[in-house]
Amino acid sequence: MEERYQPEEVEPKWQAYWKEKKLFKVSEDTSKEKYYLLEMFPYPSGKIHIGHVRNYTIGDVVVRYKRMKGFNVLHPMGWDAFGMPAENAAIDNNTHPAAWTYDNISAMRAQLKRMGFSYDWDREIATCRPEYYKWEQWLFLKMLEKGMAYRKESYVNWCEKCQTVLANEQVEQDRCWRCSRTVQQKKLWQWFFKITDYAEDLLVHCDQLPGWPDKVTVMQKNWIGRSVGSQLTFKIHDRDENIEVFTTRPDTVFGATFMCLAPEHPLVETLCLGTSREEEVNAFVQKVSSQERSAAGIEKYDKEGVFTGAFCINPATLEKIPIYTANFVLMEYGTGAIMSVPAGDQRDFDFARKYNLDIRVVVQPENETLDPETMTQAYTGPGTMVNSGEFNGLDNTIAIDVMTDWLEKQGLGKKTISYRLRDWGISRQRYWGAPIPVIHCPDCGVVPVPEADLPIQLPEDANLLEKGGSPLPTLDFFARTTCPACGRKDARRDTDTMDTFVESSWYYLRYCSPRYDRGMFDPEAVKYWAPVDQYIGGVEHAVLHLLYSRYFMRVLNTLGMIDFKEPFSRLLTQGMVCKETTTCPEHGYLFPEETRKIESGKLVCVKCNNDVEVGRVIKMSKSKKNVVDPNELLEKYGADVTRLFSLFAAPPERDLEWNEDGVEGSNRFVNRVWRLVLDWLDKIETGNSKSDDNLEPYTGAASNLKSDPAKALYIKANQTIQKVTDDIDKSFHFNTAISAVMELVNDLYAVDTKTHDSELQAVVLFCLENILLLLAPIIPHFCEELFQRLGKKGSVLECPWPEYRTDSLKTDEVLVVVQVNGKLRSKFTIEADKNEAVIREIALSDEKIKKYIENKPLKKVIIIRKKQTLVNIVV
RNA sequence: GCCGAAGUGGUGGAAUUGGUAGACACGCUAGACUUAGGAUCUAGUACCGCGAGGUGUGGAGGUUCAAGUCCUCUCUUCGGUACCA
Repeated sequence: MEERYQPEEVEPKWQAYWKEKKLFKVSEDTSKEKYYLLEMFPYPSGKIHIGHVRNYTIGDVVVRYKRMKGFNVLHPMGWDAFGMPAENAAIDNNTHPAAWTYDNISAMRAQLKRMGFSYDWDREIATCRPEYYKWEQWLFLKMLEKGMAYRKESYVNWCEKCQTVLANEQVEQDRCWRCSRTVQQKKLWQWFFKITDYAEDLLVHCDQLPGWPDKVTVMQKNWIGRSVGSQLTFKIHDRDENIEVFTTRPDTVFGATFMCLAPEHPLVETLCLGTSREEEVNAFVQKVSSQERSAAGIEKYDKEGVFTGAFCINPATLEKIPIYTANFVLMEYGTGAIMSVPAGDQRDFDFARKYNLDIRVVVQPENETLDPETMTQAYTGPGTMVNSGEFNGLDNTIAIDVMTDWLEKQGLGKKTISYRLRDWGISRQRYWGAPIPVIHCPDCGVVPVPEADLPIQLPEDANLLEKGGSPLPTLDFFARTTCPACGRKDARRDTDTMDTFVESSWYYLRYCSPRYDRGMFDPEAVKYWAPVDQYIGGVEHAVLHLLYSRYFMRVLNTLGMIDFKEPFSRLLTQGMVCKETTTCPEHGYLFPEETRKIESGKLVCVKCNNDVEVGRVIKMSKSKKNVVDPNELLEKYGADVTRLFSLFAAPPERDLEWNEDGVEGSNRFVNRVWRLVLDWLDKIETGNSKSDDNLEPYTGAASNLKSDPAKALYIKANQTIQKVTDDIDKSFHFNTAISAVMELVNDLYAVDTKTHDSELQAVVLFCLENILLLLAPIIPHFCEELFQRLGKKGSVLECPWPEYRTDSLKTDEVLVVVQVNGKLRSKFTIEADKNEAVIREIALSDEKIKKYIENKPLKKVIIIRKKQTLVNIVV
């Protein structure tokens, strides 16, 4: 008998067995309840890291558990294979993005297989394959036809390093989400998806996603950013034109003493055209356009503006007020124009003070009197209307509606809802992506590629440009084409590719019928499997992938292709796996171990001896150079111990600072179970496989591990089954599930293996079998092996999940905890059926308790008999 | 600034509805078995105190027979977001 668990022999053996028996291959089966579990598919960056291991282990445990519970479980895996790192790597290593990507996929697939994850590999997809993106192009054309996709020229986020446009969701704190470079605004013609059409629907349904963490729905709600207000019309003085403003405070309209336009506002140029102000205004607009509109930039630049020379009419006071253009007004939000109420808005107040503009108080707070001359800041709170004509005296919160109605009657206002969410810009000036299937014809304009011509294949014989830009516009054989509408020979293809988030917005539907060639997916397969019952991934996609996916399902729903709107019924956002990283100003992110050198008490970079920033604990990421490769763990301990350890470290939603100190403990536990089972296997008179039947007499029996180990163990086993089932099913708290099994194992170690008590042997066997069943989802190879050695036929994964007996969860003896004035003073055990009077009597006559209550009047005795039995004596 | 989450031993973390704080591990200490062990087993391990006992869940109050858990205020850390009118 081997002393230790040998993963290098056992794990490949069972992986081969699962493969041979096709245990993870699934198909639609209406006789069974379906369960679709999905982890966010990886980008094939080269190697899996510990974060992937944690993510996929969580999913795999649930999948294996659900299978044992009798569900027909879909658990696919694939590759989010388009994207920039492939291009960068190709330039660096003088290879092709496709070659690099497919090599990485092979390497990562092998690693995932080695982890023993239960994927149906027959459903594997890679988004860079034409069979996949053909349908994405098809959908693009459908959306174009329905007006859901459109092209416009606008200011967009441009990353100079990545040489491409980015969606708003892909800009983090004004930096590129990939390379962290500060983005610029650039005016370009771009394709957009009209996600704003669904702003309200996406928002409303945030509250109807009970299976999602609040954190994520709150982030989505904030991102969508609905604000209710009014759109008011200000007539321009001496012109037959109007300016529309959006405000959430129509009650303050009497206080609007000037107007501010965004520098990009079309009226800015025309208002001052040919006037003496023209030069100054243009200079200002020029200046602002070169300012960074970043958080840092905003700190740097004061609020400033220039007078356009024009005036407009305040619709409430009918006064002429000056029109300014100011750097703090955003063209993209609302209408790009604001009515400035300095008394009620801090920015307007600062601006008014700076340029000596009128301040008029229109909302007076209850306990003070604001004076425009002396006030030092704007007042934004509630109050009573003043200086507002017929509305004086009204509560301002009431005035909001009243005044909106009043303006509306004059045709000068209407209630509006503004959203922060903007349309999704999907054009990317990159090579490694799905080509946008349209043709630009000098005569016909934008012409969609005919469906029969799909897919528009990305040409593989392309050399990437040194500076990182896309080679597609330079490839004549690709870019030059014939207009499908008029036949003109010098039409050009659109040489932009789609944002890679487009691929990931619908891949989970493709898994339902991955080889289907008559559409994006087989409607029948999707009807059976979708939506995803449980989705697992990082919270970093809260307003990226998770929002885009919800949008895409609404598009498909509108197109009549699916009958649901929400892609993921339940969502688990697993915590990030973090690791310290050190930053050297010269050498960038450095892996801590290599860089740590302490010289005269200071941390210095090994390469340059410069002081380095003390390590920050941040998410593992290849670009931050703080990833831990799981291969070392796999080599030393095998897949099962690695799986066990990653689950035992913390509950899944919690962030985790990676630390391998505990892995020995997991290894120890696995080997403890190994020895336990094999030791007993030698001793127990086998043939006793119907152990369950022999255990009937134990139900509800009194028990104590020392006096009656058989009964005590039987109850403990039932409690363990209940605990593990609840932990996996209800909360995904695998760490406590594992600790429950550890407790049972510890109890079993207290039983003398030399016993000849056949009842006890039967209970031990019952415990051992159940331990293997309970651990099977977590450490599957290990459990298969021991299950087989116990003489069982077939796979442990095909066994039903153990059930516990509700009548065998409680012992007949209970522990009574005695408190005096709320402080624990004594404990004793008693038969569970004793009544309260008896318990009270024993508690009060307890020697230790007597000491505390002597000579003091007894006020109250409280007896609680719930999970615990507790007596609290109040004196 | 606004929104959200989290603060528990030396460490990771336990603790349905308020009811024995620290399960289960890591680490550490001692012992056993070993030629040896980084194998295994046994015992101990929140803090202060020789002890009886006292103190303890970021801090300060409060409700309660009883608070890690509920309420008020506050501090810290992390995440999201931000001239959003």
